[in-house]
Amino acid sequence: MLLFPMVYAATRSVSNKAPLPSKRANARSRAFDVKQFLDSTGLGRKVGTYDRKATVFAQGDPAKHVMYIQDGGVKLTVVNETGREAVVAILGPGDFFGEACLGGQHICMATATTIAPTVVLVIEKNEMIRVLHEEHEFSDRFIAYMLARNIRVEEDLIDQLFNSSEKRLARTLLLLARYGAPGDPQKSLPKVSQETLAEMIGTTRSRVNFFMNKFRKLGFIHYNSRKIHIDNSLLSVVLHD
Amino acid sequence: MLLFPMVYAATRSVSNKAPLPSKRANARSRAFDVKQFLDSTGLGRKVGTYDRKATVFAQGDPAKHVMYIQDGGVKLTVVNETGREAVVAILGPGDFFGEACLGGQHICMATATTIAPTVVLVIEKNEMIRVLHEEHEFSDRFIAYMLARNIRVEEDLIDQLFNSSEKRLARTLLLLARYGAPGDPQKSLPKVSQETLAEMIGTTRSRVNFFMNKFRKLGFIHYNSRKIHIDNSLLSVVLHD
DNA sequence: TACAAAGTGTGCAATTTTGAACAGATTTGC
DNA sequence: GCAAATCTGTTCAAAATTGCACACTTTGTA
Repeated sequence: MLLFPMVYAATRSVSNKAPLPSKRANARSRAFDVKQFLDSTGLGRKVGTYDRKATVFAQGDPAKHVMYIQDGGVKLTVVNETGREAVVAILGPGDFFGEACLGGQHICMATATTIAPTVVLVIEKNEMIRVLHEEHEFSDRFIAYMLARNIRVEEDLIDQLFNSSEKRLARTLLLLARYGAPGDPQKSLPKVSQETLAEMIGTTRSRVNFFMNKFRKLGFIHYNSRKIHIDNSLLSVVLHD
Repeated sequence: MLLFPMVYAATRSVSNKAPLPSKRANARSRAFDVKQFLDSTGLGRKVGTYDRKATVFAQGDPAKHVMYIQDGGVKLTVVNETGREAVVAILGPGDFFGEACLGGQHICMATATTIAPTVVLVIEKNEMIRVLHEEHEFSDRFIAYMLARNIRVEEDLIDQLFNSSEKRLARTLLLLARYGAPGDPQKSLPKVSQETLAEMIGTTRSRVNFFMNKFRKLGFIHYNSRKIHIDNSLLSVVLHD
């Protein structure tokens, strides 16, 4: 399983569900360079380097740092009492995570696991608060980020409220594939396990397997042990009944 | 139907699902007074007054203003292609809405309907951006708000990913009731129609009716045509299996 | 007061989803 | 290269959920 390699590095980030393309571009394409800013202020002094499948922090850990992804990718998951796992977000370069501690959250509500070799800037909570207060450009940029992030999560919620698991799977595949070679109608994405897809859309692996086979039989997607190929125009039909 | 009157005025806001109590207190209990600030800067010059069930803006409208609820309550809903409706959030005094336009959203993605006579401050998008950039205290406060809001929506999403509709209903009732008289184990809340509850938790009225009756038979809740009474300790058992 | 509109209690068949099992295929790490 | 771990394809019965229908009650209003 080799998830989300540089495909996402190029496009800067990915949510497990519904990022508004306009939003995303908007939040990221400003002249202000976050990485450069963090370096210049010394905020990004501390760098964390992780292998694939490493745990950056775990649900329940004390929450004292905000992370800024420089390279790689991170999956945020939560587990419930029964041990079932759900994927809350999949983040890439340019995304923050752990930012909830800024609002007084003392404990991490999710586990952050890398899905590729990853480099993050580790920003101490109080420093982040101080700089957000002092530096206009940075707080502007952070507000834009939070607005975009909020819209993504709301869209994920709406997706859950409205759609059947078949549609949610189709939507998730399309969103993941969007970040492949643009202009290519035959998008492909690195293999994501059916288990992970199930955790993303909140259903069982049985169900994912069932629909993956259905989509394949209908010719909407193709896959082998290392890639999933998606025919955008065909699969998107599923979303519109 | 007389929804969410001053119960919420006292506690300042409510989400349809999972506000973290700590977060909420944190985001709101700072010395900084948003209303006063908006008044002093002239940002809150424009005031909107609405009856109950009035539409502040509709899905698809151009998005040009950020609203700050001074009094009353607002429900954000979206409809899908088939006309089905979902409640994204229920907001009260101290909450912002329409803030997505700050991130470049040109069109309202939801409909904002009042659920009580409501007064909002109407802030022009560009003024809001300018002041967020210039005024530290205000941007700090807005960031705290966005962080809290984000956590609420994420928790709603997690609730959807994990829980059955029975648990989601129990959770929603408990959250709505939390804002009643504190310390009273017999919380009560103004009648919310089963239809609305169904839209909040993403299920059908049949299902809500089924569980409401079940909870009532078990003595977890009581209700008549104008009030719902909730026995907190009994109903919360549902959440833990 | 009386009618229309909104909300509730029921029932039920059809559909969707879960959850668990098990064998075979593939990948990973020595 | 091999064993262990992970992932896939396939079952299937049980459980949850939908979608609809219809009668009844309450509320708002002319």
